[in-house]
Amino acid sequence: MPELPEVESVVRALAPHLPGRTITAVDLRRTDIACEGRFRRSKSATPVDLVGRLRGRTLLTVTRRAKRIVLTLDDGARLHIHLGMTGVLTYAPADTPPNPAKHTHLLLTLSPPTPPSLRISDIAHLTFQDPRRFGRVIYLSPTCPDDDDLGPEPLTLTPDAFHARLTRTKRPLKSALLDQRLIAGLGNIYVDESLHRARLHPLTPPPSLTEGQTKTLLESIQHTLTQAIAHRGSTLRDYRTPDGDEGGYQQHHHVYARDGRPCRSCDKPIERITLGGRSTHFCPKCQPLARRPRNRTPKRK
DNA sequence: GTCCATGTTCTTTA
DNA sequence: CTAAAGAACATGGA
Repeated sequence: MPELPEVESVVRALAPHLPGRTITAVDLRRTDIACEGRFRRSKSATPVDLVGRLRGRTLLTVTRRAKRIVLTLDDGARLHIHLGMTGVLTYAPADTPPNPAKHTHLLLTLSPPTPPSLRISDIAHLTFQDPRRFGRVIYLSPTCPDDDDLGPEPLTLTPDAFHARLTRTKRPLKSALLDQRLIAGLGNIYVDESLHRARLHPLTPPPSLTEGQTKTLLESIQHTLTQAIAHRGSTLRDYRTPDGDEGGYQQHHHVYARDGRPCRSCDKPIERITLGGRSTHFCPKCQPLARRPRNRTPKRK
């Protein structure tokens, strides 16, 4: 479930708790969710020694890059947590039993930064669970540069830069917006919602967009993401905040998973098509596919 | 049994 | 070479 708003919500929930905490125990139950340097798991590479790398380290910051939760450690290493489709990161004090759920692949035990004041109630567990196992825990060593095949953050991207990046691809607009190298953090839900707000058809050829249209689109993306963050993301099925709560933004969707139901703007039924292998929802009336003005010679009169 | 799912990467094809 | 389309990954719910 995790697109940018869900990941941002996780980060905001964890930020008050994690900085300054020391990892006292590491329980890596499935090594295939851990990798080093990049997202991919190479089958031949030696597995990352997450236990050795993490135990004893203190967490400095919790931030977000695209759809990744970024934990920085006191030795300069970073841990990127990507939730995939069904990943959940849960924070729980020790008095609630550590997550007995299936599919818990990593369990970190955290103690307070100052051992002299160690109280049992200060101990907490951070667990990563992910039934489908599309998620990853990526370890970046202190000397490893940030892997960056990732495009710019939508919330800080400028209209000019967005226009330049977007209009040089000929793929359908929706496919372009899902490309994390072009713009990082959008997924299937928020692309559909942003396109509806911008009143643009998912199949629009990006080169046909004017500067005004790309500016409107960027504003729609930023508005949609900001509102979704305010509601702590969308819970369709699996997504939970680190406290176990559901997000609330699914109540505000205009098109996603609303095919057949009336458009909130014009009452026409929302349509669903398949585009780039992904289900795609839009309003045929609010988001007409602007026919590129055909370049035909004026008829002689 | 079938189809579908909030994501990314790899392979194939043009 | 690039770009686009499709498959693969793994699990569970309707």
